[in-house]
Amino acid sequence: MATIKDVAREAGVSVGTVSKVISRDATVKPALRERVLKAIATLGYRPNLAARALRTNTVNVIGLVVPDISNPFFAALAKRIEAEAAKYAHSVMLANSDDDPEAEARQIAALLGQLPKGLIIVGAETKAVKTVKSDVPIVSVDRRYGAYPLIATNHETASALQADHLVALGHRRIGYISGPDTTEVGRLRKQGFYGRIMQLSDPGDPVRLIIREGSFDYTSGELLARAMLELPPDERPTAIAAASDQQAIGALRLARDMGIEVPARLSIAGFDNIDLAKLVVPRLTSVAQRIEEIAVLAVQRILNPGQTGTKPADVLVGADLVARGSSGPAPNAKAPG
Amino acid sequence: MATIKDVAREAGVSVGTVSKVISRDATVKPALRERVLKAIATLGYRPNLAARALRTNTVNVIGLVVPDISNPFFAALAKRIEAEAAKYAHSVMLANSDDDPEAEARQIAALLGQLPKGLIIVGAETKAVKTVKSDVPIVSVDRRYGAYPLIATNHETASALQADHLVALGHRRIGYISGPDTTEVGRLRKQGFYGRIMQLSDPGDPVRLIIREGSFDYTSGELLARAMLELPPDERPTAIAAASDQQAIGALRLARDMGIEVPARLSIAGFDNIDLAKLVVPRLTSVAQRIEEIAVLAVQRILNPGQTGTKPADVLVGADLVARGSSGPAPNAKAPG
DNA sequence: CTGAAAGCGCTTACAG
DNA sequence: CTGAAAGCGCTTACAG
Repeated sequence: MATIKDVAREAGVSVGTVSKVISRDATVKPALRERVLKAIATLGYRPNLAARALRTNTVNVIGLVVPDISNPFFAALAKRIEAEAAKYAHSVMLANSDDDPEAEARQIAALLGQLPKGLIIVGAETKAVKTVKSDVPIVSVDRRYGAYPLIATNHETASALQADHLVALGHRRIGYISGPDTTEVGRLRKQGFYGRIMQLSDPGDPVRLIIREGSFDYTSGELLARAMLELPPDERPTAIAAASDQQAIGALRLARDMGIEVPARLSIAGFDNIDLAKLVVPRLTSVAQRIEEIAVLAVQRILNPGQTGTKPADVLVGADLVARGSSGPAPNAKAPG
Repeated sequence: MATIKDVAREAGVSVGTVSKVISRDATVKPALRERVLKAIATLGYRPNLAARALRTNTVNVIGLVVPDISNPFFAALAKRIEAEAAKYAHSVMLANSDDDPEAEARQIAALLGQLPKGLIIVGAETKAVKTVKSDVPIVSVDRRYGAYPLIATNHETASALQADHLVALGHRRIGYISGPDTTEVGRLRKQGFYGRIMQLSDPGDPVRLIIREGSFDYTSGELLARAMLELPPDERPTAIAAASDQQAIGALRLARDMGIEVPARLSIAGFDNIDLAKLVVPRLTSVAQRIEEIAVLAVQRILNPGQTGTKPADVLVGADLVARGSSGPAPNAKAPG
C-alpha cells in the first residue's frame, strides 16, 4: 500500500504538508492542496490508522459489548449505535460476551487495546463487581456493567404503562408473568407493575393481582398463563401482563389452545415490542423501548464525556405503550362514558 | 497507561525481552519470564495494539460488513463469525451498509484502514461492479460483493428441498411465492424450486405450479397467498412454498382468516427457519441454512487464504428442511404404502 | 505557508 | 539467552 511518503513524493511536497491536507488544515495553499489530493487519488492512498493511532493515542472507534447480538433488542441497539457513531466518522467494534463474565472481561481487554474513544457495554448478568483500568469513558447500556453509569429504559415506569392500560380498560383481576428475580430487569419490571397497580387499586373497587415468576421465554409464558387460567372462573384474571413479548405470545397461544378468546375474554400485554408482536393473531399490545434515544445518548457520552472528575449520572429513558388487538375492555366492564 | 518500557524497567530487563515473553518466545529463561509476567500484572500492562499493528502491518481483526445487523439472519451470522474468530484470538469489526453501495464503500475503506486480516462482506444489493484496492483477503458471504469469491447457501438445491417435500406429500397443485427477481437470492430460490418441480412432474401425474413474485415480507405473503387461494377450488393449490418465512407466515395467517385449515386443506413451507417459525400456530415447516458452517468457512478463508495467485473458488453450502406442523399429506392423496 | 525532524510503542534481525 | 537499535507511518511542535 502507498504511504504518506509516496504521496509526498508524487505531489512534490513534504509529508507534513500531505498530513495537513488530510487533516483539513486550512493553512495549505489551494495549489498544493490540489496536487496532494490528486496524488492521493492516483495512488489510491489510504491513511494507516495504526500509525495515526500510535501518534495520537486514540482511534475513531467505539467498542460495543453485548451479551448476544442475535437477541433482536441488542441487534437493534447495535445498529442504532453504529449509525450514530458513523455520523461522527467513528466505527463500532462489536464483541459478544455470551453473557459470560470471563468472556466479557477478555473482550473488553481486547477492545481497550485498540485505543478506542470509549466503550459501550451491556453488562453480562452477574453479581460480580467489575472494574477495569482504563482512561477512556465507559458507559453501561440496558444492564449495568460494574459501577459505570447506566443509560437504560426506566423499566419501572415502562411496566407501569401496562398497569395503567389494563386498569383503564376496566380489568380488576390481573395476572403478571414476571422475569427471573435473579435479573435486574426482571425485578424492575415486576416492581414497576406491582407498584402502579397498588397505586391504582381503590379500596372500593380493588384490583386483585396474581404474580408468577418465570424466565423470559415463550414456554414460561405458556406455563404460567396456564396456572392462572385454570383457576376457578371468579378468580381467573381477565388480563395478563408479561415482562416480555415472548412470554406474552406464549400466553396468547395457550389462550387459543384453551378456547379463550382474546381480547373478548382475556387481554394480554407484552413488553419489548419485538417484530413478532405485529405478526401474531391478534396483534400484541406491547411496550416499546426508545432504542434510538438510548443509542444517541450512549454515543454522546463517549464522544463528549464532559468534565473529567464529575461522575456522570445514570439516565433513565421513557418508553411507549403500543396498544394493539390483544387488549380490550374487561368482559364485565361498563362501557366508557 | 503503562508501556512496554515501564514493564522492562519494573522487571529489570530490556524491552526486547518483554516483547519475547509476550509473544511466548521460548528462548526466555523461566526466571526472567516470571519477573516480566509479575511486572506486567503489577502495572496492569496491556500491549498497545496500534504500535504492534504499525510494526507488523496487521492487526488481529476481521472486518465484517452486513446490509442490516437487525436482520436475524445477519445477526446470527455475525455472532457465529465472531465466535469463530475469537477461537483464533481475532476480533470482529462490524459495519452496517444499510444496503447502500455508497455507505458500503465508505465502511470498507474505514475497515481496511485498520489493517485487518481480511474482510467478510455480505454485499449490498446492486448491479454495480465493485472492486477495492487491497492486499488482504476478501470473501463475500450470502450475497456476492464485487467479483470476490462467495460462500453461501446453495439456494437452488435448498429450495428444491421444499419441492421434494411437498411433492412427496402428494401435492400436485402447488403455489410458489417468490422473492423479488431483482435480488439474486430471489431468483435462485425460485429457479431451484421451479427446476425441481419440473424434474419431479410426471406426464402421467403432472404437477401444476403457480408462481407469483413479491417482496420477501409478511404482507407480500398475505397478498400473494390470497391471489392463489381465491382461485376456483379445482385450480387452487393444496400447498404453498415461499421464498421466506415472513411470506410463509403471511400466507399462514391469511389461510386462517379464510378459514382454510393448515395442514389439513393447505400445506405451507417457508425458508430460513427464523425463530418465529417455531412459535406460529401450527409450527412452520422451513428450510434451515447452515449458518455455522458458512461462518467457519468464511473465517478460515480469511485466516488461511491459501496460495496467493490461486483464485479461490466459491463454496456453496447445503441446507436442511425442517418439517413441522404446517405441512402434511395432500387432501386427496392416497395414504402412503 | 512549508519543510525537517522527533517520537508514539512496539517487533525483529543482529551482535554479543 | 539477552540487549541495543532500527524502523513501521503517521502527527505535530518548531524553524525558517
